Amino acid sequence: MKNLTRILLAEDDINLGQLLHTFLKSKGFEVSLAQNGKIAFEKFNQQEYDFCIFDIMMPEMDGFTLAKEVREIDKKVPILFLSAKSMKEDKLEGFSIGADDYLTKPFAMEELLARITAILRRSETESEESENGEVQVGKIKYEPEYRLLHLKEGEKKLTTKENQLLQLLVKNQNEILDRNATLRAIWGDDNYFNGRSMDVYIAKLRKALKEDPAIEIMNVHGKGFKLIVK
Amino acid sequence: MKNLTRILLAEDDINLGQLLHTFLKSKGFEVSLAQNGKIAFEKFNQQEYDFCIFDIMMPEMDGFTLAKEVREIDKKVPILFLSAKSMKEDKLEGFSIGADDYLTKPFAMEELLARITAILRRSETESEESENGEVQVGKIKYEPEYRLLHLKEGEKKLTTKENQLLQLLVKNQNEILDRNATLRAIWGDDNYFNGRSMDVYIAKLRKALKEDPAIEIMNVHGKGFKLIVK
DNA sequence: GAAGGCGGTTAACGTTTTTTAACACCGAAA
DNA sequence: TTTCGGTGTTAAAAAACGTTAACCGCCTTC
Repeated sequence: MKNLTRILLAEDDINLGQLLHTFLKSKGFEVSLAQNGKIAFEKFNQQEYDFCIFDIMMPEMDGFTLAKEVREIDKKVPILFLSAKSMKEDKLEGFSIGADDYLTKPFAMEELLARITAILRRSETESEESENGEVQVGKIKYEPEYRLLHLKEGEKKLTTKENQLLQLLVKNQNEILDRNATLRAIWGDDNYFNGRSMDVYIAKLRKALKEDPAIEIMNVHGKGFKLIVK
Repeated sequence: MKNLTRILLAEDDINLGQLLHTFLKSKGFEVSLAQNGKIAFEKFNQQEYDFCIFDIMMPEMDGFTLAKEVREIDKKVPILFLSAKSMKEDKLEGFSIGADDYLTKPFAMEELLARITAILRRSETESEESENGEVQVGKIKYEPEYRLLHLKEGEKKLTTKENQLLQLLVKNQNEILDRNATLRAIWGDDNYFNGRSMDVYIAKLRKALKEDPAIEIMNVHGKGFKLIVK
């Protein structure tokens, strides 16, 4: 059992960012610090996180937009917002996006910690917890962590992009994975060429998974792809 | 035998949405969570659901409007409303639309579960079947899940649109499938061109189903289409 | 520092799915 | 009974997707 909680912290203020970073690290969390929303979103798509802390006002991409993008590809990960002023409208917008909590600067470190642990405790007991590390896709064992597919003929190592795409497909099994949202999540931009690139990866994944005929990556014309296991 | 009950949950409050999602999943249901009525309606038209839970107050499209749209194309699927306050008028409106039950926030998880199972038990004995996953249309076996038609000459894979349309026709067997409601459900807009497009698909489905002469897709002038099996 | 491997993108070509056009016909209403 | 919107059907056009291979930049290795 892996007991490390990974936090993605998006904060443009260097001082506060460093402070939070060291504080949370001292409390046993693994923390990634991003200077703005754009970098944070890239980091988010690089690996799994158990918790997100987003400042609202940031250059490049603000916290709300960031949260929206994150929510498009992960409906579960807890998000806590940090705001400079206590704006009621902001608060509402935050929660409608799917924020789990909200803190107004300045705040006490201990209060932040209390809220994080409260939310984590709740979401852990809620979901019985993912048992992340390996997933079963039909007859094939898949370890997203190690980008590894266990096939009959041996292990197959996936590339970064193959892995990101398969992870999203698996996470949304039996549901349509929206084409444009996926492109923004993995490629950062949903233009035509990235779309074609994604199609190439779909083809690669189909080939990699063809060992089990019960697995199908189905296209839903104009919408996206859907991983189904019969 | 697949015994999975699929629930469509439309709830804009992420906290409550997640809570319900995980709770219901832990009780053995498959749950799709939609952030608002519009997304929920799209999901509803993407696949079969056995049960609907709609929050009333939502952005984009409220629960009542959603229920009305759903009822236009599916008169049977159970709908349960969630409401923030106990408004008597709402209650009435809800039931007039065809709600099966009604819960006022806050409510206990167990109560929700009890009501769901009660309604499902009732509607199952009513309709004798469901046994979802495959449907018999005349002599032809149809698997909406996999967009598959089992014909004498082999399997025929339906396209996304063919499948959506056939699903609606089957769901409303021997009833008139309203032209404009269908267009809104599948195409999102009931303009002239989409109407012509739909006519093309009707022609395709007629051709696909002509193997069994007992099956007929009949036009009801100015109203819509009706699938009849003699 | 040339050669090769690797991950990823772009190009090219083929196929499928969907929309639009075109023309014929039908049916309800004036 | 004429008229006009609604429908039936097929074909052509357009858009989306499937797949393979060439290509490109980067890193490693010798």
